[in-house]
Amino acid sequence: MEPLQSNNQLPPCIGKLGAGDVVCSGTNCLPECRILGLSCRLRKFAARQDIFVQGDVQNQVYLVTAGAVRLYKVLCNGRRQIMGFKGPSDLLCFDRTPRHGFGAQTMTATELRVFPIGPFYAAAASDPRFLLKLYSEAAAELSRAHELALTIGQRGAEGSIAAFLLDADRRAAKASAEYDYVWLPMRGDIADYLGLTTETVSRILSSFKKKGLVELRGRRGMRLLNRTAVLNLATGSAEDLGRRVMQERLH
Amino acid sequence: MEPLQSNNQLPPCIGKLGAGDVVCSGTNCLPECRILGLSCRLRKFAARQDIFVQGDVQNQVYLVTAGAVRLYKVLCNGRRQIMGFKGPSDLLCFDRTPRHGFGAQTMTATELRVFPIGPFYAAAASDPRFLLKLYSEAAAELSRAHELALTIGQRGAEGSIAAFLLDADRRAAKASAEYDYVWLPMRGDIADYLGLTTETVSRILSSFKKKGLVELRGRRGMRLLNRTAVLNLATGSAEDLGRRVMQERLH
DNA sequence: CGCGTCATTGAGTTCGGTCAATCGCTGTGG
DNA sequence: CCACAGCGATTGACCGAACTCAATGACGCG
Repeated sequence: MEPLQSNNQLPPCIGKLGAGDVVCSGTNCLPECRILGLSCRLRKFAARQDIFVQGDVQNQVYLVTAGAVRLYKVLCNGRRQIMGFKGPSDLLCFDRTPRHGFGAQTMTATELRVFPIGPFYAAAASDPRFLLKLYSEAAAELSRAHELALTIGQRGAEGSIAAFLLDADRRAAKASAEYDYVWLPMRGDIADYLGLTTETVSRILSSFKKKGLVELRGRRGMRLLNRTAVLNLATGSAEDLGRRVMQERLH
Repeated sequence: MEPLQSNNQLPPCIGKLGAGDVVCSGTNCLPECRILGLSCRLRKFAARQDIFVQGDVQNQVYLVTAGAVRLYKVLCNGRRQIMGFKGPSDLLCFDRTPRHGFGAQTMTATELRVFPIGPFYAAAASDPRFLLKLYSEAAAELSRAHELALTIGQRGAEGSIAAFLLDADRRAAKASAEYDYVWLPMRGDIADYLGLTTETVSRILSSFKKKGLVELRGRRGMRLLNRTAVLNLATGSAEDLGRRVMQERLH
């Protein structure tokens, strides 16, 4: 979920998706390029643009190659739930429904590869390895959604934000082994992701800073100073603590 | 998600999953049966048994053929988030990870068909139609998880329960066109599904009854009396209201 | 440098949680 | 068949965490 640090350095458009099969890689892809034997179009978006909205006919599949995207649902009363943040090498659409079940907006300047949905799934159906990879990605996404439900439903505000910061840190670490500050979304986006308000997010982030758990740089920068303390506040991350403790609890 | 009404009537073990490919159907399957050219074992569980727990090595795939199952995660502090309720024709495991990310327990007497995971995915890899079906199921599960996150994060307690009742009713209607009362899980399970407490669930259900929105029969029975009023309380269901209103809101 | 947007901080309110007591199914055993 | 035991559901009183409303502060862009 690395945003475009500046507009002139774009990560290569290879991804988790079928690394061996990628025909097109590097930063110089033409608008028309081929991935997995499929032609796709390159689309560039400025920040805060709709890529698609909830209810739109679903006729394309998107691969993020640069930038940052938020997926969200909204309710009639105006409340918004962000389902996740997507970055380079993330695929946007797993739904096999005629219409999008959520919307997607760019958070920063973003580049996408766009596949027509028909050929995309036709290709998947004809290549078990690709389809299995796709399936695994969907399963991973499902796992993240479950983790989100756990966070929103069962952790308090502090715990939610602690878990969120740990996740953001983990992602950043995975993206590049050496990193100093972790990029965070706007407070309001964090809030809508965790089912809180901007004020609560801001307050708790401030309290974490005061306690020396994190360092905040500018509006978007964050660095974990005391990972174990943050981990404790999260009352168990799915990956680190969860497993061990489960065994005791469940008879 | 129809539970075993009584122990002697079992729904047939055909399912959403590759209806045309099911070799074994009906209630008289032997412990060793074949579905999709795969041999599977029949396993029967009493109520309140662990099928598997979070952290267990994942070496089997389960198809529910009768009964009701809850999937859940727990936190170190003991809080539990139920990810979903499963019934006949539901598949339990989409994860492609070495270990289970959540636990599964029976809620009532339950029958499962158990597939060893290796052959299951080997078969999937060799049959694009089956794999695509599997992928669609995973995508549907993802969609449900997103809806859950929306509910927990953005709807109030009343809205959550309203949305839950509508969903339960919809499921029941899908299972059998003529139904009188909808089966509900224990209050505690509803609570842990919606990120609430048993007390809150109980209170709100009582208030719905008082307002004439629902009729409650015994501990498990529910019937919607005023669907539109309940729909309003849910401030928009993803399927019914969502789409239309989205279009206005998003510029 | 100045403005707009986002973030922070404070004060007061509310919704849902906690604690505790009672009620009433449901199923079991006499 | 009825009585009883035990667990789950209900209801009430109180509390506290997070929300709302409001004002101030500070990035960061033009």
